[in-house]
Amino acid sequence: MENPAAGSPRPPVGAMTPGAPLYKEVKRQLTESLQRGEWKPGEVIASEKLLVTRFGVALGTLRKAVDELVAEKVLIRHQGRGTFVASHENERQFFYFFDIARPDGDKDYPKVELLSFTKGRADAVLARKLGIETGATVFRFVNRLFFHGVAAMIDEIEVPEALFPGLSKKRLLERPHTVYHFYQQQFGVSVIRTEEMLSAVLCNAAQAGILGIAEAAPLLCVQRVAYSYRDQAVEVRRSFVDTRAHVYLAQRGRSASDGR
Amino acid sequence: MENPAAGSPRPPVGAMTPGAPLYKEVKRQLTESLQRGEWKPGEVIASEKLLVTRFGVALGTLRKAVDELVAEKVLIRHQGRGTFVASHENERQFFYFFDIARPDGDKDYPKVELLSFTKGRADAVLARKLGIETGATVFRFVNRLFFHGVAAMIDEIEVPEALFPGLSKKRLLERPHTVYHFYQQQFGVSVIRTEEMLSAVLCNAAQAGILGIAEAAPLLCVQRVAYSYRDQAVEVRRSFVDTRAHVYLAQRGRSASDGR
DNA sequence: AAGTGGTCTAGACCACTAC
DNA sequence: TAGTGGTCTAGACCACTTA
Repeated sequence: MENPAAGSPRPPVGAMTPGAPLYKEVKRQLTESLQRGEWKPGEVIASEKLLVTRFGVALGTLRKAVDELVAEKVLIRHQGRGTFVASHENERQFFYFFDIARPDGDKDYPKVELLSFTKGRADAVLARKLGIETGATVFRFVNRLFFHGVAAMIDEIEVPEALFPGLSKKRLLERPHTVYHFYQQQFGVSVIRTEEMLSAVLCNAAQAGILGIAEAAPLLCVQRVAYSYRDQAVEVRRSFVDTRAHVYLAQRGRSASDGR
Repeated sequence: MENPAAGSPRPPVGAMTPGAPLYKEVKRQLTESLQRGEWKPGEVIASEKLLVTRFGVALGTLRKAVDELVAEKVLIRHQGRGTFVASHENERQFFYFFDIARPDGDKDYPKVELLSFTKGRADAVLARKLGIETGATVFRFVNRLFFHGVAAMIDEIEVPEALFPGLSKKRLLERPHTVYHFYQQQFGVSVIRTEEMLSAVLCNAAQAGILGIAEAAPLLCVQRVAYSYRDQAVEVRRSFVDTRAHVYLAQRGRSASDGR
């Protein structure tokens, strides 16, 4: 029975997951092409007409596959121009994964300062989050973020060496844009999704020194795991935010088709 | 030029927004029917075939309108059974707007205790958030939430009297399920979307007493505005969470079509 | 068996962009 | 003018639910 289709019999699309809808298979293959780097971030992918002949499916089926990738912000459609691979280069993409803003909703672009860069081994907890083996090599670096000249946030970031071979303090310092843009351009690692756990903590002595605030002040702690294609964990990050002047923004129940 | 359509000329669908796609107009009318209560929460709406004749559009067009409402979790499709109006009665809907969970991701159902219920007037800030006039009557009530017998959260809730006429402490106490289910069943107010601002604060004396914790302990403060159809603000809520045993969960970049 | 949503097809015209 | 995505149509078969 293979794959349930309708109308005239159609040629196979490639390796199939039996029982899965055709558009899911098309989506899988598109994702694979993105992961392989067939189309690079910021580039146009093949036109819908071309993809229709390549996959041997109807336009509606192809569009349903692309629709989902657009909803996930992996692809971006531009009428008259084409469909593009999402890039962390432009600011809008950046702010999609940056949830700190002023209470009125305006987002400030932070100034970032690298405080430390070390190489170490993953303990059991970190290894589980990153899907690597305990003891595997990881890089760890810490950033201090300023809003309008005021230190207000600390990012403690851990990434596996396997995904970022040759990462160094020098390269990190020389990056022209954001960290996620750096991952994408230098290592082909595209962050497309995050999961976060938030809590309130008290500022410790080290953090008080870095942020220039009193010890035992309240800080918002954001523990993030960032994922790339196919649910691959690529980064673990712990952020501490002084929420006196900025807050964390969250929404629930808005669809991607609405104006975000 | 009215509305750009293709194929054969089609009959009008009703009051149109010139320039808007046909499926958006269909979606608007469906939303209006939901708001009017043509179909009640938990009920089946008319079948797609019926709606196609009612609106005089093709199946694909209707489905695109319904698709968006499904993505917004306003409607829920069940193959072979029909399309249903989302209800706050079942637990899954409840947890969609309840973002507190154990660090391992498991969500506990909290026990809720009403601490106070008062009637007052909206100040300028509250009025702006609720889209009402300053001085308009509002109800204010405070809940204490327990997880496994431990007080861990305070909810301070404010709603306009105009939307909840006759709300009383007695009715609130007698509600069988959640607050949002109560809004929906008793007042026809369906919460479908929230916007939240999170910060870290220090526990004050009153909160310390309510939660049975030390003063100056860190608390997660969640300031929420809840919206119903057509972006109507219906509730303002401020929650204070002791995040020693529970955390706030957030995600970014998952589409509704994926397994959530 | 009848009715529902789920998928797929084939082809049309429209709006926007780039050349 | 050619090429792109955006919308709409009309109709088919499939899978699931209910009776």
